[in-house]
Formats: sequence, C-alpha cells, structure tokens
Amino acid sequence: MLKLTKKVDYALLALSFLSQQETGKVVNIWEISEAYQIPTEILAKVLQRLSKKGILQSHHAPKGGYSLKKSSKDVSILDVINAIDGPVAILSCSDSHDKTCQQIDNCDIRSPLEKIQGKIMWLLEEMSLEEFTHSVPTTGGVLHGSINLSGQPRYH
Amino acid sequence: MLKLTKKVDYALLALSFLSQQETGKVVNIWEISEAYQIPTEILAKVLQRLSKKGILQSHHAPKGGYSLKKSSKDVSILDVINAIDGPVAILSCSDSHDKTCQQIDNCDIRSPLEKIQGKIMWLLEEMSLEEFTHSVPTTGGVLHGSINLSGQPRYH
DNA sequence: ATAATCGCAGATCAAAATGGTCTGTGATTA
DNA sequence: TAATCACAGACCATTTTGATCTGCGATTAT
Ligand code: SF4
Ligand code: SF4
Repeated sequence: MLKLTKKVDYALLALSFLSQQETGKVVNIWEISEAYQIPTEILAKVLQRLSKKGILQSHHAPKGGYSLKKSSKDVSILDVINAIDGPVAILSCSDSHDKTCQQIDNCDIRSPLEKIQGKIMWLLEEMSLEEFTHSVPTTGGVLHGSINLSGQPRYH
Repeated sequence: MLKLTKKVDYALLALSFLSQQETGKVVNIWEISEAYQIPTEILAKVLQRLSKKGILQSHHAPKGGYSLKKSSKDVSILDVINAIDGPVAILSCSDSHDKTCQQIDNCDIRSPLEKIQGKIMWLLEEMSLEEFTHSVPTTGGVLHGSINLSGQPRYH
C-alpha cells in the first residue's frame, strides 16, 4: 500500500551514489550496479529514464557512463518518481480522461482525496536530492508546529 | 505509483455514505452497493474488515447491516487504510524482519525515506473522516505557511 | 577505418499484487 | 423455523511490477 517501487529505490540509490562523487564525475552502470548489487539490465532502464528526463547526463563512449546533470538540490524526490514511474496519482481517477471510474458520478470523496494528494506531492517536491543524501535534519522550516520529523511514526 | 487501492476507495465511499445518515442508522451492504455501483461481494469483504477493526458495528439479522461505531471525527484516513490494506509502508524494507532487501547493507537512503514515510503517515492520520466527508477547508491550522491546500497540484 | 566500450530501445517473460467471484456457514429475529 | 443478514475462505482473472534478452547506435582510442 502506497509503496515506492523498486525502480525508484534503484534510482535514488544511483543518484545518491553519483552525488557522493566529485562533481561531474562520470560513472558507468557496472560500477553502480556493483556498489548496490542491482541487476545491470534493470538499472540501465532506470538510468536511461533519468537521463531522458534531464536529471542525468549520459556519455556513450568508452570510459563513458552517467553524470549528474543538475545540482542535487535542484532535483526533488518527486522529479525522480515522475521520471521513473510516471506521474504520482493517489486516485485512479486523477489520470482524468483515461478510463473513467465507475463511481465517479456519485463520488463525494474525490475532492478531499485530491487535497491529500496535493499535500503528498508538495511533500515530495519539497525534498531535494541534496537533503536526501546529506540527511539534512529539517526541510528548512517550511513545516512547523507539531509535525513529526523523527522519521518514526508516533502511532500505535 | 503511490496509488490508493480500489478497496480503500470503496471503504471511504461506504463510510462517507454512512456518515451522511442519521447517527446510528443501520444500513445493509446492498444499499451501499446500490448507491455507488460497487460489486456487493467485494464491498462485503471491505466492510467486514472495517468492522473487525472496530470502525463499523455489524448487526447480523434480518433488517441488520452496518452502522458507524465511532464518531466520524475519531476515524482517520490512516485508520481506514490500515484496516483495509494493512500497514502503510513506502519502503519495501519497513516490513522489517520480513524478507530483507538486497540493498539493505549498502543502503544510504533508508533514513531519509523513513522520514518521508513518517510525514505521509502523519498527514493521513491528521485527516479524520469528518473533515473528509464534510469538506472542511483546512486541517485546523496544523499546516501553515505556503502549503498548497487547493487540492490542485501546482507543479508542471 | 575499425574495433572496443559504452548507452539506447523495445520486446518479452515471470512473479506478485490486486480486483473480483463463488460457495458455504453462522447469527439473529420475525 | 425460515428468511435475512453478515462471516469466512478458497478461488480465478487482470494488472502491475520486476527482471531478462536481443540487437542497434554513438563515441573514441588505436
Ligand atoms: S471513487 Fe471517486 S475518488 Fe475514487 S477513483 Fe472513483 S471518482 Fe476518483
Ligand atoms: S534500498 Fe534501502 S530503503 Fe530501499 S528497501 Fe532496500 S534498504 Fe530499504
């Protein structure tokens, strides 16, 4: 339920790896695959999409590979998810025109659900790769009050 | 990606339906199924789980059915998701002991991801069924500042 | 120029999660 | 005691995801 896919996991690991290198360093798939024990073929797919979306720069050539195209603070987690799995959508009906939900005519929960969806997207958009890989303690004061930043759920 | 399951959708619709009735009103599966065009068998499963988790009260008897067991402001969206699909878990590894992820030894993204997970759970826990069905404009001032409450994503 | 080393693209298969169906049982009450 | 409701679990179909395979295209060192 609400689980991130393995591909996104792979993408984040790879990006994390790259952002730990000296800036502009070119790394090939095999190295990343080796570092995390990820099957090379599927990692290839993942990195391809990241480069197609402008997050990575690819260099095809001997000694080629991938390097970060943007500063890690200009890449949000949402960007990564969008690149790998297509648009985040909590609801089946947010694909809009696509295939319409049977309940849509009588549905009175759509608008509140969209509100939640907006908040989740905002959350994912706020967090950049930089904060992500460097374990910055807060998101910069955008969330206030009683919000739980411990990473540990406080519910039973 | 990150999509709520249809069963949760059904659960929320049913709960929304029930909370629109006079309090304590007993409604059977067929009526709800009819109202939203949900297959009765699967709706039955969904309502069973809600009653097992103490969200609904069941009355088996002629003229029986289900009624809300708690006030709608004491039921969070997280409760509903937990009841239907088991615990919310963004990461594959948060099932902990279960089957371990191949990358877990070298993983340097787990803690930030758990942070995000915590925030999402907090979000879902904050919103009660009452706010949900009555379209209350805000969540009561817990989120401040530039948060986007419009329900519409503001990203491209 | 050409061969080695890379990424690119798409088809394809396997496994898992989900949605939906079916059959039979148990509780309550008119 | 029969009708009406929920309960339980097995079961199958569909969709999504993870992973693999095959061949092509770009770049560069020699
Ligand atoms: S039930 Fe409502 S919210 Fe859920 S998918 Fe259908 S229209 Fe969208
Ligand atoms: S890669 Fe890290 S975060 Fe993702 S599932 Fe494995 S251990 Fe958890």
